[in-house]
Amino acid sequence: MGLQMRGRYDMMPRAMRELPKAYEPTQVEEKWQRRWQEEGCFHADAHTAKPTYSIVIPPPNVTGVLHMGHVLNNTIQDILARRARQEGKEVLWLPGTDHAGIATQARVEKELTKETPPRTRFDVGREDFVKMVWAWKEEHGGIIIKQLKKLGCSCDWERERFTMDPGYATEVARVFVELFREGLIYRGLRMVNWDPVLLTALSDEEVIMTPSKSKLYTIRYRLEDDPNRWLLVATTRPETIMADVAVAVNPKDPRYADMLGKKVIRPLCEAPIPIIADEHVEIGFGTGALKITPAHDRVDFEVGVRFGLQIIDVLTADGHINCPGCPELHGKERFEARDLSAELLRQKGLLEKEEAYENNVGISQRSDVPIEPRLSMQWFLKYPCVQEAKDAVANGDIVFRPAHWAKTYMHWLDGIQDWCISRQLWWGHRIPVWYRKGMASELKEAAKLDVTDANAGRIYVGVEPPTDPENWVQDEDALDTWFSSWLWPFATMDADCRAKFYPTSDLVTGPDIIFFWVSRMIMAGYRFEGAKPFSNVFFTSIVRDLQGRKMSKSLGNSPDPLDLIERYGADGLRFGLMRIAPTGTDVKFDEKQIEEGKNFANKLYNAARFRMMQGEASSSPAPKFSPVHIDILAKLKQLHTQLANALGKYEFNACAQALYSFFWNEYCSLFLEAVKNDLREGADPAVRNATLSTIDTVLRHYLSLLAPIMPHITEELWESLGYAARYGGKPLMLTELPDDTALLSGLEDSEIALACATATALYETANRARNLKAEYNLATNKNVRLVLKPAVPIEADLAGRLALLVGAKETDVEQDYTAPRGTPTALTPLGELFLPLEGLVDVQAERDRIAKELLQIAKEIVKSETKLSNPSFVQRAPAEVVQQEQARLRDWNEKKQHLIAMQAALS
RNA sequence: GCACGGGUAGCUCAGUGGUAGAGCGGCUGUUUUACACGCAGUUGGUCAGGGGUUCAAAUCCCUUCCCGUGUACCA
Repeated sequence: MGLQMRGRYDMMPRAMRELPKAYEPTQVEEKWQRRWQEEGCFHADAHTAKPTYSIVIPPPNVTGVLHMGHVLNNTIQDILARRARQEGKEVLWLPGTDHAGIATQARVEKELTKETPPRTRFDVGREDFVKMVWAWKEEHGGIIIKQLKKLGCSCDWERERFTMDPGYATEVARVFVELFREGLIYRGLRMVNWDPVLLTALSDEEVIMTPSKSKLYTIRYRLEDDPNRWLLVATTRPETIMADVAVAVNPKDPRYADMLGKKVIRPLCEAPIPIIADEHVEIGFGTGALKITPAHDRVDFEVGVRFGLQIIDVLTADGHINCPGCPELHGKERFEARDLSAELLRQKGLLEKEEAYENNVGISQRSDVPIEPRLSMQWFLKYPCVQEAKDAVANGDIVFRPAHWAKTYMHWLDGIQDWCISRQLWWGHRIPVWYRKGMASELKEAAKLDVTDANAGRIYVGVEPPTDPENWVQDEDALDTWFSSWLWPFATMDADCRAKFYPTSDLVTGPDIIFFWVSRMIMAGYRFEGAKPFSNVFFTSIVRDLQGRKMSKSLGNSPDPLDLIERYGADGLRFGLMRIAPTGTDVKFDEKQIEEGKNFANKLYNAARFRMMQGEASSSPAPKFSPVHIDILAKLKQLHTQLANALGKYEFNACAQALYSFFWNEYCSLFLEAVKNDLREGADPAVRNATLSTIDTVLRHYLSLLAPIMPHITEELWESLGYAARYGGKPLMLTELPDDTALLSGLEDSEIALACATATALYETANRARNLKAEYNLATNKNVRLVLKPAVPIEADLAGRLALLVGAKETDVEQDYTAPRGTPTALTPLGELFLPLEGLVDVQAERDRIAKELLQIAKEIVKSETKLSNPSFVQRAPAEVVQQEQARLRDWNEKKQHLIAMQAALS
C-alpha cells in the first residue's frame, strides 16, 4: 500500500487478507465511543463565535432503563446534533435525568417491603428515607445514561444534569417564590384526583379515563312523609350512599315536580335528605334522579356548593369506608364495600335492579388503580403566559412537526385548568413554604392561603429557609415532578450557556407528553426567560409491536435495545429504526428491519474493504473518465441535495432510504460491478486512476453523509481508508461536510447529461441481457458471448463493461451481424443484442418468449391508443402530457415491429 | 360524542392529479477474488367499500366500514 501515513489518526498497514469478511461492530463501537469522549468531541464551547445549535434531552426517569422509544428519540437527536456539527455549528446536546418523584420513591419503598420485617417509609422517617433514595439514585440511577452512551449519543456528558441538582433545586424554588408573590400559586381546599394507593394528589393529566365494566344499581329512596312513595336513584357507587346529602332531579322533569322540597330517607345510615332541582341532571339518564355526594364526586361537589349542602366524607385516604354509623361497612375496602352495600340494600328490599354497565373510570397513571375524587388541601398554579404560548405556535414562532399536533396543543390550552402542583411525597422538591409555629394547625384548616398570608407574617415563602428556623415549620408536601421538568430548557444552563444556547433549536419528544411537558415548557420559557424555549418540536412516532400494541413490560413485547445493540450493533439498530420510522404515524417495530441495518453496515464495510484491497491512485497518467464515473458522481451530488432536503423536513426515513439505495443499488450493484476490470492487472493505468479516484471521492463524501446515522462504522472506515489523514486530520465527526458543488466542476451540464444517459443505457442493456440469460436457464456465472448490433456509436470501453455486468466473456460489436435462426435477441437502448447459444438454440422457446412479450406490448398499445383517441384528453390535457403519451406509443409500436420481425425470422 | 392519524404486495412501509414502488418474505439459479449479512432473475396489488369532481384519482371532495390516538362526559 502506498498510503501516506502520518498524524495520530494513521492506520498501520495491514495485510488486507487479514481483514475479516464480516463487520464486527462491538469493539469498533466501544472504541469510538471512548475516543470521542477522550478527545472532547461532544463538548460544547459557550464562548465560540460559531453559529449555535442546541437540544436539551427529554430527561429520562432516573429509574428508567432504555426502551425502543428512547432509542428512536435519541437517535433522531443524535442525527440532528451530528449533522449540525458537520455544518460547522457549535453544538450543545444537553443530557440529564429526571428525579421522577413517584416512580423513584415507589422503587425504594418496594425495597423496604422486601425487608424482614417489611417496613414502610413512615417506619423509616422522612429524613432517613430521603437519604435512602439518594443512595439508591447514586447506585442505580445512572443506568440509562450508560445505555445512551452505548447507542452512541453525542451528548455533552460534562454538562449532565439532574432535576434535583443543587443549582436546579434553587431554580425550582425561585420560580415557586416568584409565582407565589405574583399570586399565581395559592393553596386551597379543592376536589382533586386522589390516589388511594400512593396516598397523594395527582394532576388531571396523570389520570387516564378508561372504559370499565361496572354495574349500575337502581336504588329505592323512600319519601320521608309517605312510606309508600319511592324515588328511584341510579348509581354506580352504592358504597357512598352514607355520604349522600341530597337527591337532585331536573327542574323540568314533570315526574318529580311534586316531590321538590320534600325529603327522602337515605337508605344506608338513614337520615332525611332533601330533593333538590338542578339543571345538571339529565332527564333521560337512568331514573332522572341523581344522588348528591359532594365529598366523593366532582360534579356533586359543585352542586353541594351551589346549594350550601353539608359535606360528608365516608372514605379514608387509602380507600376504606369510614362510617361508624354503618357498622356493616365501616372499615371495609371500597370495592368490597360496594358489593356489600348492594347486598345490604337487597336485604332491605331497596335494590330495585342491578345491571351491567360500561362507564369511564379515572385510573391513576402511576399506580393503575381507580382514583378517588377527594376534597383536599393542595397547592395550585394558575398558568402564566398562556396567551404567549398559544400565539407562539399559532404564528409559527414555534413549529410543531407533524403540524397536526398543534391542534391538540391548542385544545388543551383553551380548556386549561389550574395545575395541582403539590404531592404528598417525600422524594422531590419540598414546597418552599414555612408556617409560623403555633399557628400551624390553624393554617392547616385555612380555606385558602396566598400572598396576603405571607404579608401578614403567618407564612414564609422563600428560596432560602427562614433565618429563624426554630419559629417555623415547613410544608410537608413535595412538588409535582413536572414542576421541575418544565424549567428544563434553561434551569440546566448557567449564565454563559444560556447566553449562547438559549433558546434551543429543536426539541425531540413523544406526543404523549404535549400537556405534561411541552406546553408547560413553552409557558415557563416565556415567563422566566422572556423567550420561547425552542424553535421546533419534532414529535416522534410511538413504537409498537407487530400487532400494533404499545410496547410494555407487562406484555413482554418490548425488545431490549441493549440486546439488539449486541446482536446488530448500535449503528445497525439506529439505521434500521430510522429506515422504518415514519413521520406522523406510529411505527411498528420489526426486528427484521434492524437486521437489515446490520446487513447494510456489513455491505458498507465490505465495499470499503474492496477499496483497501486496491492500491493507491497515482497522478499520472491523467485519469481517463468514462460515463459510468461521471454518472455515479452525478448521483452522489444528487444524494447531497436529497439528504439536505429530507433533513430539512425532518424526514429521517427518507434520509435512510436515500442513503441505502444510493449505496447498495447505484454504487455497489451498478457502478462497482461495471468498473471492477479497471482494477485488474493489465488494465489501462489512466482508467485505473479514474476509477480509484472516483471510488475515493464517493466513499469520502458518502461516509460524511452517512455519519450522523451510523457514526461508528463511518468513523472507523474514515480512519482505516486513510481519509482521516488525507482530509483534515480530524475524526470524521468533527470534519465538515465536503462541498458537493465541487463535484464534476470541470464538466459542462450537457456532457454530464450525455454521460449519465449513456451509463443508464448501459445498465438497462445489461439488465436485458441478464433477463435473456435467466430465461434460457443459463447460470449467472455462465460465460456467454454477446453480440451487439449497435444503434449508437459504442466505445470499446462500454462494450467491455457490458460484458462484465452481464457475466459474459465478451461483447462483440458487429454492425452487420446476422444471427443464426432462433438466437435470443433483445432490443436495448444501445441496439439489438444477441445471445448466440451455439448448438443450444431452442427455436420453440424463443418463439414462446417473443409471443409472451408481444402480448404484453399489445396491452400497453391498446391502453395508450385508447387514451390518445379520446378527444377530451388530446384537447384538455397539457401538451406535454399528450406528447409524452405519443412518444410512448411510438416506442411500443417500434418494439412491436421489431418483435414481429424476429418472429418472422423464426418461422 | 367530538377531534386527529391511519387502511397501498404475505409482512414493514414510500408514493400530493399523468405508466402503482422499495426492502423483507416466497420461488429459481448461483460459492465469479469486497460482501451468502452476498450476487442475479422472478413471483406478489379491486391502492378498505361506495359515490362524486376531472381528459386523467392511490392522490382532491362526499359517505360508509375497520384500526389507532387524544379529549369530553350521564349518576
